[in-house]
Amino acid sequence: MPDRLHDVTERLRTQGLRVTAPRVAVLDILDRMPDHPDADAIRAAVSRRLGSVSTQAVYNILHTLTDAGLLRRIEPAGHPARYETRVADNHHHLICRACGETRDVDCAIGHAPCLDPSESAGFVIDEAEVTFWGICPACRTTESLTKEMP
Amino acid sequence: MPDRLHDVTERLRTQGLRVTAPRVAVLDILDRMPDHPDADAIRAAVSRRLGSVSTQAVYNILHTLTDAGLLRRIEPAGHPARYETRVADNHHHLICRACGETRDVDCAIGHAPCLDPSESAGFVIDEAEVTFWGICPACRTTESLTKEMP
DNA sequence: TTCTTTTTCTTGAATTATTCCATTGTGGTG
DNA sequence: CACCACAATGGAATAATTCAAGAAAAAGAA
Repeated sequence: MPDRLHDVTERLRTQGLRVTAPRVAVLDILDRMPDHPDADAIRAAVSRRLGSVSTQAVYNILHTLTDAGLLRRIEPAGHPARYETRVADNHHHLICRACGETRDVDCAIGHAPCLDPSESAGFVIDEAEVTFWGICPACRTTESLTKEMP
Repeated sequence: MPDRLHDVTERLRTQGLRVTAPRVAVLDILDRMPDHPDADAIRAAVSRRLGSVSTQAVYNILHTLTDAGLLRRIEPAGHPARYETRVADNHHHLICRACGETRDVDCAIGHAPCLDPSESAGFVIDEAEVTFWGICPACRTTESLTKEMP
């Protein structure tokens, strides 16, 4: 068993969670996918590795691991929920309006939680979520090519 | 016809849009609803005013007006899309995790577009969307009451 | 005003992402 | 190695939104 699977197993145990094949697969796959996949892409990858998984199991796992703090869920406007294992800091995201590509962006204003406004209008604020919207290099090229072709 | 309906009509005309009863109702209702209602709440309010509207018409209108820049759509994680008529500036939002109440927050870092990072990782960024998550005063009270009652 | 064209609204079905529920299966403990 | 709480499966349900085709209404012309 590769080292990284030991590590994944440890992370599950530390949170008091049972170690099951689908859970290990989800965590390990997410560690190794830099592109913030959604539930369906995760299900496909887990399915490839284990032979099969039910969609429901994937949703359960994503929920459980997110609640346990092992995963972070992001829900960009117009896209299904995406997941990542980078949970230690409150970093932000940069998303392409054209293709949906999502990149991590380090905290804009120094230290996490970013923009720390502890109170406003009587609210007790615990997170400042920042999403940068734009066009990625690849889509920018495609766009300009398309424009020039009548 | 009240002044505010003239104004709403003008805004539609300026964007080259036809003036229809459902469109006028949507815009006027949103001008007067401070709480960022979702499509269903808007449909209910329009329906009350006009007797009835189809759900589809409401979705079409919200889409058209958003595309025309007369409305702004926000899509907070875990909630249906919400709409507002404040479109002149890039302000942000403060959302209660418990009840979903949504308040406008003026730009955190001075001038719009907030946090203006014009480029990052080759992306051309056009918007920085900031969402502050927390607990509103009302829900905070409820929570502490609930805790103290075994 | 009335006619015509184009756009919008209505109705009803389809899709997408996600959740609920009941049953079967399995990891961890004694 | 047997038990049992928890996890996975399969199938149906739900919520928000979109698609598609025909009926109605707005804007401009006659």
